[in-house]
Amino acid sequence: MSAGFPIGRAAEQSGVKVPTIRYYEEIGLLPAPPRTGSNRRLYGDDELKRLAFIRHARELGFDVDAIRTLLSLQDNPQQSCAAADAIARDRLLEVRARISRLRALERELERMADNCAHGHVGECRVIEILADGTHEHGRLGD
Amino acid sequence: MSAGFPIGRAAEQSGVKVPTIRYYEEIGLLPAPPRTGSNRRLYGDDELKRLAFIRHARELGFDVDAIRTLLSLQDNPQQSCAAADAIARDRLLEVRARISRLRALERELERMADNCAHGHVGECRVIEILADGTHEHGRLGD
DNA sequence: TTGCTATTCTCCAGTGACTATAGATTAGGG
DNA sequence: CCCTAATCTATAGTCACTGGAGAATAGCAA
Repeated sequence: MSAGFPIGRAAEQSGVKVPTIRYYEEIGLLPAPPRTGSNRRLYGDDELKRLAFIRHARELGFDVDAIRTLLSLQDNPQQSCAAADAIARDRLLEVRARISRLRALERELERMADNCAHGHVGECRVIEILADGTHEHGRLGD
Repeated sequence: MSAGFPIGRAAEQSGVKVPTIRYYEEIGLLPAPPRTGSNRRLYGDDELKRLAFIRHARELGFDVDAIRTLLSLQDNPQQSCAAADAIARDRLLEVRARISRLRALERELERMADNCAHGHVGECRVIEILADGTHEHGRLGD
């Protein structure tokens, strides 16, 4: 039954820095929390999870707009199936594309570390790995 | 035996916009190409691959510094095994962390699309999926 | 050759997502 | 009560682009 905690603790718990939390509130990613009598923000566990989610999603390279749509799935569970489905499917395609790129890069980095273990660096082919010509110029994320 | 192509064609081939190519040159991610008599940049296939690589890596959320170290593997194949190995291993850890996060998100999005197919949205748990408390506060990428 | 549009050039200002600083106020411990 | 740490608002700076202004050049058609 805690009455909530201040922004500093929210920051250290969520891994999102204090000014960034205020920034997220400003741009509407995080709802404005209640304040104390002396005007200080009071956070609870829900905003903590939301913050950590935003942090991870940003680290994965999603831009704020993508995160907004992801959070809208969470926030409006009553919205039309069609809308939620469209959002989920789009993000799913994007996520899968990212995974396959990362796995290709993973294999190449493994190969290099492996070669190193045997005493020689060999040519690095990271460029060839990711520089394949598959142009889907429709943006995939940011 | 083409004498190279101008920046516009390099842009459309690589998927990197013209001003962004000039920017990459400015910050030293892309070597300054030769110029024509009238001072226009002339690119070849190698720069093209490098550009596409940079584009993909940025889309995957690597920052310019990370890309710089990745490219350094490519650029100095003669460098010490220890150095190359360290870079490759670090990036590998990072890449794997990203992959596992993305796979968790993939599963949740699949579940949602799946639920939708059966007529109900259900609660969205994207937040719980990524908002786990595993704090490795050492930055992983950017 | 002349005319015309497209492309390139450099430089500089603007955007998105933070990140840091300044100055004032408040909280909480000794 | 005092003092340091945390918080507040507001503003400015950073990173990685992105777009615009204005001038020069390319390339093609008449």
